Amino acid sequence: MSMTGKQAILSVLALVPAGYVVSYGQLADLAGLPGRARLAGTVLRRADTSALPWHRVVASSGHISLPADSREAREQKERLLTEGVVFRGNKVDMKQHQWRPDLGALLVLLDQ
DNA sequence: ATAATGACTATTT
DNA sequence: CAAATAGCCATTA
Repeated sequence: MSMTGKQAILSVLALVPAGYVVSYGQLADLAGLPGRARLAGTVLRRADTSALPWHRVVASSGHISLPADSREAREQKERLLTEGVVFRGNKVDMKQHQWRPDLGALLVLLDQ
């Protein structure tokens, strides 16, 4: 029985460390679903992410993709700031904080 | 089966 | 740098 895209995405999300972020497209890529950024967004919107670091996912530009000025968007920024993530204006400094996992190690972690 | 929708993105204005 | 544009593709209607 094979893993669903949703499961793969949530599995990778669980591994994103504090102080780092991933983009939706990157999350899909790492989950073995290239070109499916929108699926990553859909999964995050629908799934129960209460036990996961959902706030570590932002647009590739560094922008927070939740509705501007929504309660969720504010909470995301607050959580990131608490973890030491630096913003330049309203965007995460991706240069500094985008997660770049060792792909080999990631494969081992997921293949179980 | 078809069409609209969206926590997307790279490119072009 | 902001805004529009054109691809994108699973999910929903």
